[in-house]
Amino acid sequence: MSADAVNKANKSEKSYLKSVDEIPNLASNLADIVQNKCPHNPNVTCSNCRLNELCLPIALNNSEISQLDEIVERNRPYKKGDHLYRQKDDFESVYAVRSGSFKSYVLSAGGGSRVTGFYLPGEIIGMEGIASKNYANSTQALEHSSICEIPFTQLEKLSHQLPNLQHHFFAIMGNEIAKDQQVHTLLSSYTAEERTASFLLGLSSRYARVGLSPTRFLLPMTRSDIGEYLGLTVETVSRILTALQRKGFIEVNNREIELLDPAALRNIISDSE
Amino acid sequence: MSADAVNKANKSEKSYLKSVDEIPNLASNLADIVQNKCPHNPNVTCSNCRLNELCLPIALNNSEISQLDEIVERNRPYKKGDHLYRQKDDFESVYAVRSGSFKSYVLSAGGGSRVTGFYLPGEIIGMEGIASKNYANSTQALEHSSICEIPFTQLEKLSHQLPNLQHHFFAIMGNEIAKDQQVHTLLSSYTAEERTASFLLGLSSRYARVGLSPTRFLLPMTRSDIGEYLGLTVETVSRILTALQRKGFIEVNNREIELLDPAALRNIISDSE
DNA sequence: TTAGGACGTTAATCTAGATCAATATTTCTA
DNA sequence: TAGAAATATTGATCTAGATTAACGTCCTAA
Repeated sequence: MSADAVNKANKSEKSYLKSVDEIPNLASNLADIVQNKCPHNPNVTCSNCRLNELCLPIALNNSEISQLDEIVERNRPYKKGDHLYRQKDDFESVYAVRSGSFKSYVLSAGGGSRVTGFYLPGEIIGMEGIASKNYANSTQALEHSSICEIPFTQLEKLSHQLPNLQHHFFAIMGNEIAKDQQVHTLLSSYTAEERTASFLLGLSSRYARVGLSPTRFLLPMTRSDIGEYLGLTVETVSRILTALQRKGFIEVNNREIELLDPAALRNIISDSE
Repeated sequence: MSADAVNKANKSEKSYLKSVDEIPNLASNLADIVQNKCPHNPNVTCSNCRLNELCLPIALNNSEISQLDEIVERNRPYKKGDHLYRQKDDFESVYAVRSGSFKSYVLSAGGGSRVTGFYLPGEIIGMEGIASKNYANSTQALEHSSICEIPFTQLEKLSHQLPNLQHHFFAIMGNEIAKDQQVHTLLSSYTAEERTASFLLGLSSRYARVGLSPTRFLLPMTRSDIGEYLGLTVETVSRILTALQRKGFIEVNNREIELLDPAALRNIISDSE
């Protein structure tokens, strides 16, 4: 991927998930702020948020969205490394990613950490705390990011009033369960190459979902994060990415990824099944 | 474990989860049926079910339980190998295990299968289908078992009327998500011995939850099922069980398991962390 | 602008667990 | 109640990916 190509991508209409630092003249770009083009703008509402088609408001009508809006808290942006919450903190809220990205992880006594999930815009964080009333992992921003916080007791009350919201939140949780079971299969039977291919394709479709390119994107996480998520070492992740590049399936340049042959990546997985 | 000991266990008050075949004079044992001692009795209601403290009715008052009772369908018992549903079937219901046990699995094109979960009495099956409207796996009985079927649209309607039920079902789903994340960590970083120890301890506490012995139980699944769940081969599972026995931590006799030293098993896991 | 640390790559070697193979044992079924 | 099929154990060997080690590169803060 040429530097030019990347720059072009950065400047395109669809670059709203890039770090705020990459957006020129942030503070003075009032037109963009008004038009909700600034991803960290705290004045966005669910009604005018460009993620509302795939986040919590999905399937709600306008008046219902307004009611949801009233319970959503839009905190200041999180800097890279800032924690949304830490393991064992009291569970208060679930969070919707507005821009940027987050990772959840658990620490082991030996000092090691294991990543349990990555979260992109429109995705919901924190549901693992609902039952136990404590968060079961720590979650931090991988880059400059912003969040909508949804206090859970209020979400429950509102769900009780709005059957659509109740229905949709059941669906969001059911979807999380289904995805976790897929990951179970991945970890229990896929090879390192299959895991990596599946991971890249998964990111690809999640980026596509928010309107970004499914074939060219920046990895917000380190090789080590990927390894801790996939049950592999950094070295193996690095080697596999190099191997996939050598085969012509992808092009990697540090955090820049281009999927040159997504079908070939899909074959890596389906050939094994 | 001697044959005597096992027989004694079978005859104890707490043996109600054993296969129906082990209960003498089933059909004529009317007193037991009236007193809800027969685990497959289709006339049980949520109100008088001995699992109601840990199944869906938890936190509901009597009148609420009666309303739940009305939507629950108690089908005929399932024989070993019978399917509750198959992958891609239309999602209609979630299921609560009343007695016996089930496994969920997915098939790969190459003919292999991977187990995604085991379900014991009081546990809820099928939530992975809520979002996609299709079941994402196939689920079958591991032994003679019985089920309460809860049609999901009716559960949603009732949850809308009963905030307690809505709250509790959110909690059930949140708990499933939290457990799945623990399994993620297990599969991505535990050794074969750690996985096996963790699996045995998990079963132990789940048996304890329904009032059975936490130290002596029958495995309802094959070694192969365990391997497919833990991401190990049958041979490795067998070898690890033998090794744990040799260390004096457990006693294994085919499907009979006795945890002789649960603390030692816990150490296997925490030593690694 | 540069020094230091975080991050990433590559190569050599080692090992946990897979694979292959043979033999019990248990459980169905006729 | 025998014979077949499914399940479980054990051993020998192999290999994917871990570990160890060394070096390269990017980023940031002084």
